[in-house]
Amino acid sequence: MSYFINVILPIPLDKEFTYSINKTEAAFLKPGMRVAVQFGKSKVYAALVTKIHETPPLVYEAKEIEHILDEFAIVTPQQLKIWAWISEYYMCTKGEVMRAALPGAFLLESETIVFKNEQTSFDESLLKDDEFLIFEALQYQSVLRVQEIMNIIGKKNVLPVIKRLLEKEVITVQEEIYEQYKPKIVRFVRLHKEYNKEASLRDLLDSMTRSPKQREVLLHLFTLQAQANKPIKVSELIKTSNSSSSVVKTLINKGILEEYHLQRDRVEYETGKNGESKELNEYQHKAFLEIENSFKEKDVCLFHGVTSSGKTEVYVKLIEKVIQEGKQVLYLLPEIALTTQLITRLQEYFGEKLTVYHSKYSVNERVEAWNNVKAGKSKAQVIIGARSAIFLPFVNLGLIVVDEEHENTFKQYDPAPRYHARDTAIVLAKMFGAKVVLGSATPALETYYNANQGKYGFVQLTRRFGNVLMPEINLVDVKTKYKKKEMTGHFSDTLLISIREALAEGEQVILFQNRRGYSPVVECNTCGHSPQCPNCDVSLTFHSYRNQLRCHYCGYHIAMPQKCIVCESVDLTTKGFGTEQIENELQELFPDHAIGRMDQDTTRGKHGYEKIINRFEEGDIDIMVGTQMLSKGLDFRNVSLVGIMNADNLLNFPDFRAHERSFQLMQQVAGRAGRTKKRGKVLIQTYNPYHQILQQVSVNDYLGMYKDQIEERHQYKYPPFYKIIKITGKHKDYNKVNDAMDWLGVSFRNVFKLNVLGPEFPPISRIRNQYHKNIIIKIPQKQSLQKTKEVIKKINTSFKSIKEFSGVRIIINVDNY
DNA sequence: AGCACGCCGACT
DNA sequence: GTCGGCGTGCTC
Repeated sequence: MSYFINVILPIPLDKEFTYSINKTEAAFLKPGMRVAVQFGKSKVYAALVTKIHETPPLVYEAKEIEHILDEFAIVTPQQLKIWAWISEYYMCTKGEVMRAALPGAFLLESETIVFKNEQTSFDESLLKDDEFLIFEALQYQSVLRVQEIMNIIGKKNVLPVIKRLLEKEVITVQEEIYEQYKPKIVRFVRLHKEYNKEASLRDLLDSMTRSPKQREVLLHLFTLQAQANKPIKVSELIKTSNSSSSVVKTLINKGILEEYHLQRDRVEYETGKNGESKELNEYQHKAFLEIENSFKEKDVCLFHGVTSSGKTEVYVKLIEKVIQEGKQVLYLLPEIALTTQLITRLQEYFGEKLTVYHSKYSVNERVEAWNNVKAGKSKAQVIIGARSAIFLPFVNLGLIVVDEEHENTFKQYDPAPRYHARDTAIVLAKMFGAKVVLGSATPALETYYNANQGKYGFVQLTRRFGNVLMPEINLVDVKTKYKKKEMTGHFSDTLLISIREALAEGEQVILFQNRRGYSPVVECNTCGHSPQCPNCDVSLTFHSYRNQLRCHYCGYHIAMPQKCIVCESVDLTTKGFGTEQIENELQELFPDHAIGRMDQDTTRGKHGYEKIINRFEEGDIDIMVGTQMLSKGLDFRNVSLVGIMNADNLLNFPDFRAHERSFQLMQQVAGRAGRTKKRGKVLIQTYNPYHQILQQVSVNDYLGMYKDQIEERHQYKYPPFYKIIKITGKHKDYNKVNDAMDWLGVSFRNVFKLNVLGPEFPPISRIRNQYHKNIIIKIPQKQSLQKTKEVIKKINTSFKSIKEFSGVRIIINVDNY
């Protein structure tokens, strides 16, 4: 009898592969375990077993597996189910889901390593230059990696050279698979058993008069032991006794100390204090009860609470209740809000029950979190994480909280799977019979609509915590301000006066500008030329700090030219403005105050973000200028004024969600103002103060915005009334994408008729030298989603067989919002 | 996705 | 004449 397994490989291929195994392996393997398999000629991958069976493949001979990587399944059956759902719903392969789902350390990949061939001798003079370089390097280093070879010969394509050397028998190669995860082993010491008796200990200490260092270390060991009855780390002992590792080593060698090792978790919290959760105020308490109540009938509940209303405390109460039942809780947040105060706050509440799962953590930390969740350990009962946390191996999930539910960062854009974490979370919860709270001050239209339709429960919290009033929001018409010459740089007199007032009161100010750099366009006053990115279809943004022109799409940058590249005129101006320019202007206007800037350029580096936030919190910065980043989950006590420098570039974004997004963003930014006693103030500068959205923002009219927008969505056939699938073609040849997408457009229109939009070039049609063109397919509610996807797949398959269009990459994005 | 195989331009 | 460009097709 022969045995086989089906596996998922972490590559974008839309099928499972079959490998052969022996009887013992068949008895041992379970779905969810990993095996190392050779795939293609040389690559070795970690593949995930989905099925063990005895059906030999018909048309090919299955390869044998290399070896088994796990003792137990690392992936649960529920996970395999959610993977299947994601790959089907978001139209991607299971391999792509696997790649996104597993922590990097589980996805080992082989690497070619090169050795010197000791067996043969040869004539060195037969080697060519780059071959000799490698040969020479091998005289000093026993092994070389492909990356190192690239560095040595300064070429990217090193495979031919390696091949030639292999033929000449100069080298041998080997595929090395490396298990990335290494459990953290900590060395501990204790006194050897022999000296446990007081008499022998005294003898020992007496005998040590001639080695004072060792004696001192020993005494320190006793002190540490006396302080707390816990294992003593070698490192700790060395540090506290101010000694060296050699002294400790001697003691161990002499048999006086005994060393032992323990496996330790990397992520540990110092204190296990289970802080008492705060008492809810009457409104919070009411909301809490209402959510509980809605869970009796509905699985999902929208929790609409205005900014600063204390939603977090309500979540905490809900979570406490679920963990008391011994169930797990997942708390999802937009990536950026994760590095902030919220985690500290939750740590105070949940102490050692809380695990943070975050891309900033190392691969090893993530594997540990994974294992803890899977083992249902108490330290992983509450998991807080960004969207990828939905992939953790939950065993008994009871509740998912999706905070800032409207945030678009819950949707993954670039590599497939292009999933929406909020929507996936709802499916995940259903599998466990768990409940979901969607929380937001400005819910996504879809969510609000679902709540309105009775699909979700709906609970509101309209009062800010401590009864602080909602900030007063005023619009400033910069068009008339310019006419009346009441502008200083990009500041209206109204805004300047308010800033001065706030500063005089010792309060802080936040200024929001949704664009980084100094100015997005540089233009020659003589010939009108403005420098463009050579790889993308955009103007280069001027960054004055580095005196550079940069492309925000591909990272291309050049030094700021002194004169126009075309006509050599020195008369260059800048158009538009970004955070950097605002910062500069502020510095001139308020030379006595500290100005801070928070955008991608200033928050780079590991703790860049935390650093700047801490400085602001501690009052080292009086005025903070920043982009979107400012709007997410930050709680600054002393901010009384928020200024939005230019509302128009938000509103004029060419997207059906632009208005909804602008409203959400402005409301969120406005919510940063006046979070304590005093009523906050918000000023919005705009050219168009009569814009409906701005009017609605200014009076906190979410419902009005909702009604208008939902009407528009209905009229123009957009979500939530129609589902949307976006199909993007990409290629470096403009005509090729154009023709290819036209062909697809015609094919789709044959089936879906008027519900096909495009093909259309996006506003930025070329990025990184790739031209893009989009088709949008709208799917009415009565049309089967599954069938629609099947048709799209079928058309895509016939498309792929047209060699004229080969090389055009097609990206399918379901719910592309 | 990788990676090998295979067919055409710019250098020894 | 070779080296190396990337188009094409396959991977259990």
